[in-house]
Amino acid sequence: MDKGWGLTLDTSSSQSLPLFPSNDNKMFPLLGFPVNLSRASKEDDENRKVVGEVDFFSDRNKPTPPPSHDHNVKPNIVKKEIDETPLHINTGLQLLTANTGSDQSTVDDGVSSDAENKRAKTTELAQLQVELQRMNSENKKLKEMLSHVTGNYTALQMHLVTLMQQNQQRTGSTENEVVQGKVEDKNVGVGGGKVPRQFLDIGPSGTAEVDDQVSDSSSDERTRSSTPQNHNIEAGARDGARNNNGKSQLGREESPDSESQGWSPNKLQKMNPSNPMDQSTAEATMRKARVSVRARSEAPMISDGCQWRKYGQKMAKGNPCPRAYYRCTMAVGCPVRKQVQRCADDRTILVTTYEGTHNHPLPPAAMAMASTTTAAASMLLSGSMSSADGIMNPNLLARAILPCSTSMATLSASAPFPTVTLDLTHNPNPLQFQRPGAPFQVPFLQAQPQNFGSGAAPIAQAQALYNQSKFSGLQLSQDVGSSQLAPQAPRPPLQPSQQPSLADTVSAAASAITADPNFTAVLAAAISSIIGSAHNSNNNNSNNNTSRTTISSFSGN
DNA sequence: CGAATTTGACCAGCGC
DNA sequence: GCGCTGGTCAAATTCG
Repeated sequence: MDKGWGLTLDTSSSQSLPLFPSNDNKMFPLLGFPVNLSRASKEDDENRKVVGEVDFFSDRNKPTPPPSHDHNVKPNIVKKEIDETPLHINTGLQLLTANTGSDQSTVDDGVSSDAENKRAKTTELAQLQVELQRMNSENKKLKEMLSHVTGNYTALQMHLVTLMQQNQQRTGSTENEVVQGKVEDKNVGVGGGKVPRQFLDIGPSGTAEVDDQVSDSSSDERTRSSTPQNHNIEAGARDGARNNNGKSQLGREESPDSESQGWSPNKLQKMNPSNPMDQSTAEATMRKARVSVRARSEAPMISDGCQWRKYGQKMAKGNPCPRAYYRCTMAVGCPVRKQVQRCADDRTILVTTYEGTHNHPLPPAAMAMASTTTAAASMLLSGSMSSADGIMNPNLLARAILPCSTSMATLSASAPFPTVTLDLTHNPNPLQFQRPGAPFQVPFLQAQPQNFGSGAAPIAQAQALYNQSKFSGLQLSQDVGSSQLAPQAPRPPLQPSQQPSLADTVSAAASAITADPNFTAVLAAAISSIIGSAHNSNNNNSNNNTSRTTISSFSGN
């Protein structure tokens, strides 16, 4: 077990706003805000008792998960809770005025005191009512904002589906036949257990699945269908093979086809011919995608919510610090592995490289990182897909998010294997409240898919958001050679003509954020919650669906 | 005492 | 073919 990690994805602490509170095992990486909403002072606690805490996320307020597009659920909940506060207030006042006889020295004084108390109560009540009205209006605004954001999100999702279908029409028809044939063969060979896929499916479509590569015994042969059905069937076949294997640990015996073993970039290169636009090549590349997270931490490993078992340590070339190898032990046969190594240049920086897809449900805390890495990997994979159209305007997604992340993501599709690096070592986000017990919180990947071909333009737009509201954008590059975009790359101004309504929403949210950090955090979490709920309800694969939306418009160069 | 970690050995791919 | 390197295994060791 890994203990004493300095880096934490704190999503469960009582001191922090639950990131994924409304629906267990659901996540909202689109707008995941690792923020601390706690009210530290006693005074705040007292205020909460009197006015009533505006709890956006309490489970007790949500007897049923909100449907995908029902963005009115949470605002109603908020209003309801606020409406209840007068009762609470009256009760408290009555208790305060229940003077005992011993407290009243004379009859006259008692009458006078009662009158004063009544006046005081009236005044206080009036103030509270004003406060309630203000909060109601505020909630109304919030509801409008949420509706706006949700609507835009839905529109984006529709656009995404359209793009996926178009892409499928271009590349998927013949592959479907091939894949189906292979699936049938596998089912015959290994027992054909079709297990519903629970784990993270990365990518906007089947073509963008990041990997089952580590344990997948036949991944190198596979070609992918763009249809989710085939995707799941294929996964079921693989799971069946996995389940039928007697070994409890991932081993070479478990994957007869050693070509498919993870952490084998050389193999990838081997099957990666010179033509980068070849579909099968691109898919093979996808399966080898890795996500590297750079973060500052004194601890030996970041806390990502998963359970890891160390299975090896090696001295890597060019780095005096040893590289540790871990595999996920949350489920038997989980193919996810990670490497942890300190940066040679700055040993306070911990580089964690993930590969693989969890084949088991994840706790919310683990989902945070899993989603982040998954989204990042999907971005990379989408970028490696052959797509020249770039139909979806990347600005849409770039603006569809709220300022929340300072992470820099660098994609590298170059050899030996595609890697996306999330650099979390930059300036901390004000929304991420650093706490003594949690020296580090991984900001969820907020970066949105961008058009590789557009060069620095997406970054510029993201940077514009950053300038407005502390959003740090995504660094993307296809990295052919040394073409990675530096974080200091020039950033042309934002083009406000694209998706103005969404930009207005973001602007409004930014204004609110500027006004009140706590409110900001609540709002952000609320929006992310709704988006996540909507998204999850649209996709049964709850673990990765957010990634799909986040990534899928990412068009290749 | 069981589980987790450590660490040397082993294996495969690649470059020379 | 040999050496280097990355990745993994598994026996030995440590830990709770």
